[in-house]
Amino acid sequence: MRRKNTGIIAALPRGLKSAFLDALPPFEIRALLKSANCIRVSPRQVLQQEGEPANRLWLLVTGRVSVYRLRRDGESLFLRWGMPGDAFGLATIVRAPARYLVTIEAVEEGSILAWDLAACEALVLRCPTLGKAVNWAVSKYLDNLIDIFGMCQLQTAEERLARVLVESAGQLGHSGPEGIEVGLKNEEIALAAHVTLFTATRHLSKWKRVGLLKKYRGRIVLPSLSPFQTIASDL
Amino acid sequence: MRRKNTGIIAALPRGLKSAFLDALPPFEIRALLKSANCIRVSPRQVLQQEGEPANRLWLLVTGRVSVYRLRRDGESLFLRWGMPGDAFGLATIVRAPARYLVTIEAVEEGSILAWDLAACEALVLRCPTLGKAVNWAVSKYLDNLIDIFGMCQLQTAEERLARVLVESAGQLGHSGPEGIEVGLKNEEIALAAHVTLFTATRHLSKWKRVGLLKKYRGRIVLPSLSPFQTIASDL
DNA sequence: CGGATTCTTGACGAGAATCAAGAGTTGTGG
DNA sequence: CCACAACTCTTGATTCTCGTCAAGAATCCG
Repeated sequence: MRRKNTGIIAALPRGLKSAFLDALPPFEIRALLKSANCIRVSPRQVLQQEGEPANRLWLLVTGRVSVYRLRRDGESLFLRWGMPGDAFGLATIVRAPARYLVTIEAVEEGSILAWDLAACEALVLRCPTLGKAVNWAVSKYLDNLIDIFGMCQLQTAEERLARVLVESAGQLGHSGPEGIEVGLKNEEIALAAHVTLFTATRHLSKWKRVGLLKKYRGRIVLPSLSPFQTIASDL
Repeated sequence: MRRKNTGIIAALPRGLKSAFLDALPPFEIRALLKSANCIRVSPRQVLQQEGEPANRLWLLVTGRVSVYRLRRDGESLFLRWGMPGDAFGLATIVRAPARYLVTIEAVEEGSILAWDLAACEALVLRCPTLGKAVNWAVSKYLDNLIDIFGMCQLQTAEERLARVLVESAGQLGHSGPEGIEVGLKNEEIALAAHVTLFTATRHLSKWKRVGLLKKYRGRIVLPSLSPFQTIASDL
């Protein structure tokens, strides 16, 4: 975990869209960036661990992270992917002296902007909007989780898979010659849909046979999303 | 929905334990109580509806409420019970101009203390701790939900039922001659465990046969919690 | 006593997890 | 450039949990 403190602005990719930052006025964004540490992260690196004291707020700039919770028996509960622009470690601000609620681990090579406890306290005083932005992020997280919970309780494996495809396409898909390309392995899709690798493969194969998608190793191409939106039907 | 504005203190039962209020200093509690409206609620009454503008914060004083989310297809996703002392409508404060995230409906006759939007704004200014208390409540809610999600994904129906019994005993159970009495119907237990009425009945019957519990109409008596804690095993 | 509510049990089936075995890719080093 | 290892994907057979449906018993209440 190497730190760089120079060229923060350069570290912020042009196209970075962050609902979190967008909630803040320009001068607060500048204040944030000024006191941020830019840190590179590598795959499998744990960025925060549930139960540990929450002492840093951070923003994913590039790469992808996996948010999950562990249980005593060693099983893990996948919650969601974190994409560039997403903010984490919100407990650091929201609940004063707190502990992280979830574990987050990098999936790909990437980089984050981080603020330690002292920086957070200073920022909260100087940026009146920051608290609101954090609250917003937390409640969106909550809203989202209720949704996923509903999906798992009330929809079939097939519907969940279709929905995961649609969402993944929106979040990490980019246009290619044959359609929207999504760089996910079957295993990752299965994880997000809360299905075993096998049921995921089965449905994906079926859709491939019918021509709804094309598959390559670690990559899926969707000519059109609408059939999957139809399958996922209800929210 | 009849309002009474007198005798607020009298309306607050002696034994009311509220993690929400306990997070506040005495003078802020007084300020809260002073501007509160006490409202009686009846079974099946909807206290807030998801999607509607969040314009009141409220505290359950007596009775029990059911928190759930509806889906387009009409199905509903039970989230949890609300017990006396629990605070709701937190979106009113946390996300400024917001909409309720969940629907809440009274299960029993009961009463609530409510604050409208104007009162909330005034209180936030006068009570510095209030914001923190609300944030705490929200994140506890989130923590809780992750937990329930995990329970539904990683535990069997039997384990979930056992866990629901243990938790219900703690929340709404009271000691009786034969053990802890829990005033829940099979249907409600099934709801909380995210199981059909039939599987719930089956396991409860089994436990009755083995002598782990006694059943009456709408009421269950648990001589001891430990066997159920064992069955629920992991968190 | 009737009627409504709540609980019980059984038979059946659908959905998805599990397990086993192998095929297809990709990358590496000799 | 080939051979090998590691990873990823595929398919089938099997099992099991739990939901669904039907029918009826027990309990409570006016």
